[in-house]
Amino acid sequence: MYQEKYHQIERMLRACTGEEDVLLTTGGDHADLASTIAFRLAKKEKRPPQKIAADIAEKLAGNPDLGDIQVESAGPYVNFHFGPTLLAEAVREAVEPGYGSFPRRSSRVVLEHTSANPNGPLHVGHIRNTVIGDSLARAFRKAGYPLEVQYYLNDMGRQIAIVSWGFDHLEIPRREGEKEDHYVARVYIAANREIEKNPEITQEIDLLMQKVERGDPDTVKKFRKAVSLCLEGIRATLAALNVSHDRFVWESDFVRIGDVDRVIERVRRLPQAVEDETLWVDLSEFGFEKRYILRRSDGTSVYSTRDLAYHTWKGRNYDRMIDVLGADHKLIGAQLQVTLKLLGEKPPEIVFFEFVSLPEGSMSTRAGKFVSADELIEEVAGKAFEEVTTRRPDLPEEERCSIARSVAIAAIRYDIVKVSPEKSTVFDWKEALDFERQSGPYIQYAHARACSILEKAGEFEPAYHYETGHEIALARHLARFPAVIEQVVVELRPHLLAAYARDLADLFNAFYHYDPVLKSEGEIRNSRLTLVDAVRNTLKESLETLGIDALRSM
RNA sequence: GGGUCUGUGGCUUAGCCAGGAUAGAGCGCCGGGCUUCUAACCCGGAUGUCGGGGGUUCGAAUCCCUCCAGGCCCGCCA
Repeated sequence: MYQEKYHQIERMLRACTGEEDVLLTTGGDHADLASTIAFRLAKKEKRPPQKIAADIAEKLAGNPDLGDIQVESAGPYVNFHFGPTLLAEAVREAVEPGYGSFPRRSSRVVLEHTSANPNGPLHVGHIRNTVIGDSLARAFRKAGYPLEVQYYLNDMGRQIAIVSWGFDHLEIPRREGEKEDHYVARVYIAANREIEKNPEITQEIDLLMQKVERGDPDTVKKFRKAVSLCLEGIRATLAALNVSHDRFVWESDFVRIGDVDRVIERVRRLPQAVEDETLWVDLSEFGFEKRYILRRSDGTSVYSTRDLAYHTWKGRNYDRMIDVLGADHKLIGAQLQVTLKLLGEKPPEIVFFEFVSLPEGSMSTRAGKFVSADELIEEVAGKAFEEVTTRRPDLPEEERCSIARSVAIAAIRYDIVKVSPEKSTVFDWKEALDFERQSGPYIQYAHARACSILEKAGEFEPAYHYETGHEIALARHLARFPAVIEQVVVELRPHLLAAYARDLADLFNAFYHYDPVLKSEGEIRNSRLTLVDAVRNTLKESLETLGIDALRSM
């Protein structure tokens, strides 16, 4: 309804003003939609914008196509208000299961996220990638796109060689109950310490990398074993965060099937290619001073080479490629995009996010300086369990535990997704453990509250009559939900949905405190119950799109 | 040094790309509200040179220039 009306008003304003861009935006507190076109016309027509706005409003008001939309000028602004019929329509739409979902679209999208090196557990920096990526993935599915989510598994990098070397040369037994990825990290950290002590080990590592590149069966097997072990742990963490990937793409496969050789051959034929002892691409004409090296002097490929092969493959199999990458990949990502274009291949769209650091400095798997995602989940779930136990001692322990788990994931995911990706952040335990107002649990609570009212109400006859300020504000906000989903996938900014859901919970809480539902009667009661149901459904759809469980009770 | 992102009340943050209606929130602080649909809640109050300076514009947190501060990148690592 909202988007339809937006476009309708846009067309009417175009016809009325003759302008292409009619500056139509959400009107905030003032209106459902508002235009500032009068300012622009004031310059052209040399008339005060107030007069122009008044003229436009008057002209449009006479148009029967406007239907239930009231138009008025407020100073230089042209404001549009949805009338009762449209608000009723918005609520009617919002109670439908799957509200905000779009019809199936044809373009196939591949989204890559997380793709952390399998040399240790995911830490609080990695999961910023995970949460942004998974929220985007869910928004894309909701927006109707056929989507495949991939994890690109760096299974032949230096880090993995170090892990493999560690397993072969250091006697480090796995501890009782130790998670696979944490065990691998211990081996990796220990191996790095050995290398620091004996720098000549580096040559052994180089040899391992050459062997794996040639496809030496024994070395390949050892690498795979180490990677698979670590991946088991990583997947468990992802699952705990409500995240799943459709496909794990092994980097070494591109070497094995010859794609890396093929892409090297194509790069060599580029006018920008330079071959000395290495092969590199000169991208200085595009503003990159840095050499884009694709083959080492010992003949082995580098990460960038395999990445080029990977994206060539993706580009040919999907209509759109989206990568979620840390800001440290900005340079290499831009070089990848340019080189793919030179090769006549499709470049990926890249969503960058800035770094998460610890109060004491940046994180490092190698130095063992990180807060793992598992540790974070455990701590937050523990706090949530205490909280649930205080509030709901009536519930059996098993249920309290399951609620605590959901609440913990909500707190963690929401905390991450609510912040714009371009902001670098410092991990803060106090904030992570906060379940108050700008948090995931706060939104879950509003949902549970709506469920509780509906449960107590039992059967009712839907009605759509709204009069109070709280009712109207809620209905207006509900109407915007599909437009928010659309905006998230167009701008690739999932935090917009986080803000939307929080605003909806805010409005619902205010409504809850002022407008009694169960104690009202007749049509008012039915209308309010219908509104509560619409809020419940829209909160549920919002939360699920954010990968957060919509709890019915908490 | 070059590139890039960020700088908004004590702290965290929205708004910035597509300039317009009194710069929204949360935490913390002060005060009020549970015999009333779950108080993980609600209401009121104090707190802001939107990093500094210049410019463009009828109008700048938003665009441009410049300076300052911080993160990240500038490997034959990934």
